[in-house]
Amino acid sequence: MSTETPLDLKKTVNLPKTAFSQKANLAQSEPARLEKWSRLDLYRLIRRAGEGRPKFILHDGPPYANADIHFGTAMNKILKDLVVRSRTMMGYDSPYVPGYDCHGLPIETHVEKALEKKGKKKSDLNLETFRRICREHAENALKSQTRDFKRLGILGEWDDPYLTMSNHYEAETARMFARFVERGWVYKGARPVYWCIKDQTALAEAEVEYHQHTSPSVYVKFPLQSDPAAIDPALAGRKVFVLIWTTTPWTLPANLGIAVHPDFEYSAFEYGDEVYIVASELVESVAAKCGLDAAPKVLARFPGSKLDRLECRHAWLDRTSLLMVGEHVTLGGEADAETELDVSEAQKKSDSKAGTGCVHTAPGHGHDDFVIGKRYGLEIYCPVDNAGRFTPEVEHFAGQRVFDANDLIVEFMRERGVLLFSERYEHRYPHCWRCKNPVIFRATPQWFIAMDQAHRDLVEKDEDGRDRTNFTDNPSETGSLRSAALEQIERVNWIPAWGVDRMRNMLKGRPDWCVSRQRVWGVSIPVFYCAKCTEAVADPAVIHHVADIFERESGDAWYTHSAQELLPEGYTCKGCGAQEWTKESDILDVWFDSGVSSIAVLENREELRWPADVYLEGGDQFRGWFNSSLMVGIAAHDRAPYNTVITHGWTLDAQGRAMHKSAGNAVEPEKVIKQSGAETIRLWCVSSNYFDDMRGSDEILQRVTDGYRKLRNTARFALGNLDGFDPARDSVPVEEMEEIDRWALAELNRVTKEVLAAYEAYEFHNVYRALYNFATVTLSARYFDIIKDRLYTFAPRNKARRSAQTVLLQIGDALARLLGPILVFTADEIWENLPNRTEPSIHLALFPTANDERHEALFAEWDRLFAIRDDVLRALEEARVAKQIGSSLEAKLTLGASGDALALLQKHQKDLRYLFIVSQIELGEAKGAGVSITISVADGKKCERCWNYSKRVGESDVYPTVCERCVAALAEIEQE
RNA sequence: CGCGGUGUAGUCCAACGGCAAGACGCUCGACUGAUAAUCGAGAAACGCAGGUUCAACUCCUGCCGCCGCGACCA
Repeated sequence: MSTETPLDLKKTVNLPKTAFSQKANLAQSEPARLEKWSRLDLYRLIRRAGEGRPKFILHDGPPYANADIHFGTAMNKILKDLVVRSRTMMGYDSPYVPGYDCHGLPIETHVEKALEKKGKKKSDLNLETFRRICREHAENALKSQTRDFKRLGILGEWDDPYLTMSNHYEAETARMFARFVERGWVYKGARPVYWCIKDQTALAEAEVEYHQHTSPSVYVKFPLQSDPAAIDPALAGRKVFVLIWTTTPWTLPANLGIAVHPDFEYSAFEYGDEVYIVASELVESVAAKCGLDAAPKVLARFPGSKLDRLECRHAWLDRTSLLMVGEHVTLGGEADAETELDVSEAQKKSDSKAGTGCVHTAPGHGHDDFVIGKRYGLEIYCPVDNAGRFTPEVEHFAGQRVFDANDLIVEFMRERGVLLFSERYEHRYPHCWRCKNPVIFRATPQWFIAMDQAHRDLVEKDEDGRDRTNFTDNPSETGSLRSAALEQIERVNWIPAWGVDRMRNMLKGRPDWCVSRQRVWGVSIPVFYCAKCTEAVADPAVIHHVADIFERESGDAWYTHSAQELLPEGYTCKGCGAQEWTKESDILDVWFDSGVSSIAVLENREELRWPADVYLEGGDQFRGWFNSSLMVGIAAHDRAPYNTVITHGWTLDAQGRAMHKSAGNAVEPEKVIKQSGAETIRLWCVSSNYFDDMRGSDEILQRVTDGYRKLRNTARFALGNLDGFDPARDSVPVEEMEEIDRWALAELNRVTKEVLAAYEAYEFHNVYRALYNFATVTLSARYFDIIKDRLYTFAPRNKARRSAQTVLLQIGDALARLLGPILVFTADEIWENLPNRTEPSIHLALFPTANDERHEALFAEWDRLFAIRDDVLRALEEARVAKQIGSSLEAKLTLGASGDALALLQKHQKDLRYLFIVSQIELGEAKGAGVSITISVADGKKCERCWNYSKRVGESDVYPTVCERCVAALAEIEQE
């Protein structure tokens, strides 16, 4: 049917049209979409859709329920969300139960500070009340975090997360402690902690502040008891002394050993009729300091390892001091924890080297001392009481306060002739944050989980903080926690692969796990002491009885009930038959809490299962949660609780520095969300490789926003050109498509394959790179640009146009699905604007499938064509610079080629004008290897409708301003 | 100081031992039918020093920088 009146030309051009706006307006649209998902109950719908599918369990490491989330927390949760969502779209049933770590010191500290602001003190409250306030604080914090996580688009069981402070969890924590007891891995021993002698309390590192402090610095002689000839024949028969240095003379009565570095070289040098051993590097500085010979005569040189397990006598006590080798020894000075700071300071002061390379070791008074002492089976000896006074057994100094004793000991040593030199030494020293007095390191009774052996006695006898346990240094001992852990980690898939090395290294070197804390806000150690004979009862049956009470009343029961009420009725002491009991006052390390999660959560929820497929946390968790979870998994089931462990890096600022609120370089998630939406943070997470540290700043996020816009516009172009396309009616079979459309589909297949593989390997940055590259290069710069003419100017129902649309639909569909886990909001929006959607949300859909066709010939041909196109574009640019043309449609292209190139161009001759986006092509044979390109001004006039140039513009009477192609198109349109 | 990681244009990052890719940004330009878009052209990089090799961004050693862990922080 032909109409009399000509059509309005502009209206016959099929310009893109879609409800998918160019401007995302994410800050507003995201909350609206979250609201919609909430109404749909999307998480529940996904669970229902996943019924019967194979399960994939990512187990959430609980963030600490204290402050608001920061950028790193956001990244951690988003990465987990990416795993869960991608596995869901791969066809797994992948439920996500988030958790919160609710106990611990930071909350106690926070609550204490809040109380102080109100003029109250912790001691004004009873412990139940204090715990109640802690609980409330955790509840508030986790509510606020939950709100933030949901806002980030994290999908999960937010209505019912797991809390380490829930009744059930606290009960399970107690039960797991019983499990460790059952396996014979729990014992009570001693361990040095920071101790304030004024407040008579243990202090956390967080409660310690460093101030300048003046201590006596002393060099002391320890006579060698072993035969010096064993070190070097030159020393045979000599009076040999090992020289130590310390700034805490009061710890000398507790000296049980001397540590040297196995690889350092030590020297024995002569002074009078005596011989002194110090590190070779320090011989001169020690000699100078102590006023010995300026050029001491060295009798022997030997590695520290030569001294291993030789014995000295204590400087004045009738006791052995064992020589040990340890990597912690430095040439800067003593390595007591109290003086660790001195070491770095002393090393900087090159003019005044302190120390001898032989480290005075008192296992009851220093961290490194404790560790090495344990390794060598030394007693954790601490003859100092709560008030900081020497116990009666300390000869000469019993009852003295340790700081007063310093000078007395120095004088005493001087009189005895064992002191070589002393001076006043100013250094940074830990002080109590409350009373501002200097603190000491002091061994106190603690509960441990043994790494290396099963203890015959459930609870090791312990008097006055002494550890009587044998410590074996044999990790291969079967049945030990350490050996089982070392074996299990080899079966775990670590991503990146170096994780296993790090874990192995950590496990090999770690001391027994100290699980007791002298704190309030946590799960009590469910142990009772007989009031008569002080027998400790750590009985699994009793603990289970207590756990059942926790299950009903929460762990608060430990504080609200008496020991008798918590024990089974009529429980009597096996030792003395008494029935009066006291309760242990320590709580469990919060790492024990969170380590229990795989048991408390995975085994207790219908939809989950043990072990987990994946744990995904930052690298700080090797010593933390990965470790504690492993310990618990082995205690419970002799197996790691995870099959795969993925580690992510740290969030840094643009300069690669750690983000700190105080440094002012922290990027706040809330602010970013407000400005450019959660989608920006999500996209940032995949914009670089999370296995390494990730950098974030306003500028970097701006780049990410630009990337987002590019993706959005690409999707928008596809959607806009699908206006009026009915897939059922208009789709064109692949065989009947234009060749470039088939090429685009092959490219889509290729990128789909790549993206699916990247998701499979958790390499989300490769997902992003592949999709981004596809969107910008393959689609935006090439395919879309080329098919515009066909889409816009051909009759709407023209088969060639429908061919392109068929491809665009597949592209839009695949983009939405493949971006689904990342751009959760935008992908859903794309999905809504596609004509073929089946599910109500993209998040109920699955990933597209890729076929195995290689399309090698097709790719080879089009790669060649696009290479020629690059040359053509360069030539067109030159013509543009020469003011010959503006738009490329103003050009006529003359191509000359020979051989294969000519054949290729001839084969696609019909398509070349579209491929190069010019109005006319002249193709001829030319000599030479490459393709010769000549640009000239196109012939004829510009067609008003399609903007191509043609000599035939004006041929039509009805449409005098239009070219022959448009005349045909208009005829087609008129027929419709 | 130990253990582990990491270092490529201004930025984010890629490359079986074989011409150092892509993107953002920048400079210049085109278009005004993806338009607070789109398209094109251009300038711009392997932390340092050795070693292995015909050949090293890649492998090895050392140094330097940065990050994490080494805490009753979590």
